[in-house]
Amino acid sequence: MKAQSPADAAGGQAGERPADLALRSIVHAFGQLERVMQPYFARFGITGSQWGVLRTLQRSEAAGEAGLRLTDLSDRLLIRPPSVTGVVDRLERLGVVVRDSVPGDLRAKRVTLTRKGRELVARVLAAHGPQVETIVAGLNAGEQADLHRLLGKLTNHLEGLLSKQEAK
Amino acid sequence: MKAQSPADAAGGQAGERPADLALRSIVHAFGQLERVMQPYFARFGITGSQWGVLRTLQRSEAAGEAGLRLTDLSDRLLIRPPSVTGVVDRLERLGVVVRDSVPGDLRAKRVTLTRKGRELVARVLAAHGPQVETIVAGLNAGEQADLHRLLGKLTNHLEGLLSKQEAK
DNA sequence: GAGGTTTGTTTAGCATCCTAATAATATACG
DNA sequence: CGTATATTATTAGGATGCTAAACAAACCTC
Repeated sequence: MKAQSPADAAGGQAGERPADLALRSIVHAFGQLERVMQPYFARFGITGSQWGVLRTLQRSEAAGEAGLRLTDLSDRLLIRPPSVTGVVDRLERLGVVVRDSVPGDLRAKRVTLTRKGRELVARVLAAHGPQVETIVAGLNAGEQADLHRLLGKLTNHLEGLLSKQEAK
Repeated sequence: MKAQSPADAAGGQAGERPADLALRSIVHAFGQLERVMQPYFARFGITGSQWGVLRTLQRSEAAGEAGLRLTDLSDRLLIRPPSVTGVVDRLERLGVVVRDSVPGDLRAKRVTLTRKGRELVARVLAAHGPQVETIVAGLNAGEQADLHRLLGKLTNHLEGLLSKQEAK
């Protein structure tokens, strides 16, 4: 064994199998997506993660809910509570959200948009539709739907794997 | 659903258009993918990013190249040089790579796998094929190929957008 | 109702990524 | 040749995400 025989056999060409290609294309696409979106959000003085919180709060408000607890945001954004704490901290510092108390539960805190926050959300939303269309313009409507279907199927499968992991 | 007029018109349903769905499914899929992969890499004492460097070095080595400069890694991994510095720092601390000098260029440093690093790569590669297959098992081979094709098309489009951004 | 468990949030500490700025070397051009 | 520019790597500082652990409050069980 003087050369890279085991490595080569196992991995030298592994990157070319359909499974590897599919996986890498997800990682790659996501990376590029982030790079395109980041300057877009920066125009509004926020980050993509912050927009996730703002959009979620706005939708909740539109649905008539009185703010969301940190835990609710964690569930909807699929990020852990400590991460939510950090993002909300920065949004609060920006003055676009506030934490108030939840009547009947002294542990919980409810996050709501401020007037300034609502104005920001409106400003972003006004630009959002065209921006999203620009981003996915590389695919026609049918391809967009196909992509959504395939990724949905994959995500369902991954969620199954995750449940098993947690169960262990 | 009669009230919330501005919010509803601008954003309430925006998440349901094919373009939005496609975009969100990428973000969602990537997030789940990370969650599944992270414990897998943790078994080997590394992170996904660190594996990216190790795999790239191993491929380079298999191609007969004498190590890669930090800049080469930056190009291949699509991350900025300062990020490469950090990942390589930690890999060096783990003893799986080393930085040596590049003959003829005192600025550059070449990163190569150590013996320990090569052993680690071999160990990961041995488990890698089955793991990748498990992950994408939610899709059949044709779907995997479709996904790769669609994401490739999207990524090409995004790269076009990025060039324009940089050109500004 | 007391004690144990669960839930909601935060803190601490780590890894990743970024941009901007620094330092050092290489290259190119006048 | 000598200065101006470009390249290579790093540092500094910020944002995001994670896990583990701490804490308080709520719930549940006996």
